[in-house]
Amino acid sequence: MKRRAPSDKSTTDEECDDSDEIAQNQDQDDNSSQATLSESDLAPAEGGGDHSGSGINNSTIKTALIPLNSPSLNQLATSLGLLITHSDIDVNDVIVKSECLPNKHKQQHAHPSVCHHWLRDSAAAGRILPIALYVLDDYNPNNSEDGSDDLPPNPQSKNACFRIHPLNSPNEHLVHALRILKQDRVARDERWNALAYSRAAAMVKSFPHRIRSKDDIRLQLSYDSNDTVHTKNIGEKKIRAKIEEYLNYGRISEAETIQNSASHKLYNALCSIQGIGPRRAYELSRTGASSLGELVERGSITQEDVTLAQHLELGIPRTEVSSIAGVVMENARTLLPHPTHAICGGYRRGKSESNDIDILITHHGYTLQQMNEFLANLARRLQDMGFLTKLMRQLSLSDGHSDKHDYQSTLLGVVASSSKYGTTDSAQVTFRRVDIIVCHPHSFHLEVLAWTGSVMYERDLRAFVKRRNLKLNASCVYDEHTNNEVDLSGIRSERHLLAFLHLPWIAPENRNCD
DNA sequence: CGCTGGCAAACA
DNA sequence: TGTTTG
DNA sequence: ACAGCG
Repeated sequence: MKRRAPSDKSTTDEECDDSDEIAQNQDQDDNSSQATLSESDLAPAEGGGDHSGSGINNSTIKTALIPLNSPSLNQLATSLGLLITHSDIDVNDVIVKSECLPNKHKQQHAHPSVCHHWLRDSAAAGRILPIALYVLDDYNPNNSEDGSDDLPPNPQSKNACFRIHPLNSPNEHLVHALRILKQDRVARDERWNALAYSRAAAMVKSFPHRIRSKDDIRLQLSYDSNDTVHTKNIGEKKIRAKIEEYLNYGRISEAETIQNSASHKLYNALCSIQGIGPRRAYELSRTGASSLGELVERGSITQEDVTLAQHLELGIPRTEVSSIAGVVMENARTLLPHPTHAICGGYRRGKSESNDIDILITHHGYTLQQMNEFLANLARRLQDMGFLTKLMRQLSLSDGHSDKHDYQSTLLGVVASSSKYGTTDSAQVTFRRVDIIVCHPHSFHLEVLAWTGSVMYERDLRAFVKRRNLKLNASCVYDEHTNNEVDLSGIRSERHLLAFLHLPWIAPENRNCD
């Protein structure tokens, strides 16, 4: 999820393999098939049981999986005072499917297994909890029973979250020109004009065919009662005039002028530096300086910042995104057994090159404090091994006194990516932006939705749910007036969540609105 | 014509 | 508080 | 020098 992309060259399409998008329990240890749970394993999640203070370690949970048909499942349940009936387990809700497991464990897990946290939490609650809550890897966007509730997309909607925005538009030049104009309005601090150009660009991007004439636009238009043409987000006066200029002359002169101006180039370069946004970039770009180097000499910016920016501007190939995520998860698993994770951001939207790497991690049965501690330990571990070279900002740890589910902690950092860590490029080290987010399992699908983007998709998503008096952030949905949190524990997938919010299912690869 | 336009949280 | 960030 | 809606 990247906000700022002044020279946003759209990347070429590539087959989107989502097999590694959601991964769970990928490296089972050899004990995992034995359903042997100690007393402490089954202590309620809250309070940390008898391993209080020691934080998270490997012995906290020895066994993650219990085969569904094993006698030990019922034995365990009975010993906990629980009686599992047939209706308690929906086969479709089963936790680990055999294809998710590494080969060496295929045999042992030939039949579906359940996550023992389900039993433990049920014991704590004194009743069998819905097992769907413990299923996180249970969705496949393209073939899901959850799809039965899908609403159809609406190409004419003014909201981007109702439309299809593929990675590559047949009108890429026009979209690019509109984005130049948007950039310019941002630079001039004309916020609402800039927003209008963003929306117009997104609208054009949702057109499935190349626009050659006004009639081509007509095909996408909504018709009012008089059957007069009107495309949402493209007003009758200003922006339409620009598009008509483009149709007539193949360019928008204002955009050309802006793009060729030296100050705009400097402005863009400044914007790509961490900590410099539109405001400072605008101020610095009109101090008379003509290059970044000059500004470094004056001491306005540091060479270090400029060099880092040059690294971060380079796109990250998909293979490198997944191998960097692999390094992070490999280390995560030494601190937290069997985490569930998803790689979000541009990677999930199918971009062949990402700006950064967004990794979302969740886990059943861990408290807020434990997950915060896990993230802090992970940061330290990655720093110690020299992989994580910089923290962009302090770990934002949610406060430990809230008993709500709306916790989320984020780590924004920079890693040194090299061949050692699976980079395609040899010897050379490249710095890459990485975001690691830990969240509560109840809000996992919501977090996936929020961290997948694009920015415009999120914006319109929130605008839409607001009309139904709901507020939505990355970790919870709540009523705007009563502030009551909406219970998301029954949400099985991102797709299910969108249906729940009365929104159409738009595949991640079609959320490339900006 | 007048109002809205996504949003929270961390820096400086 | 305004700016920057995801 | 934006656009939609009430």
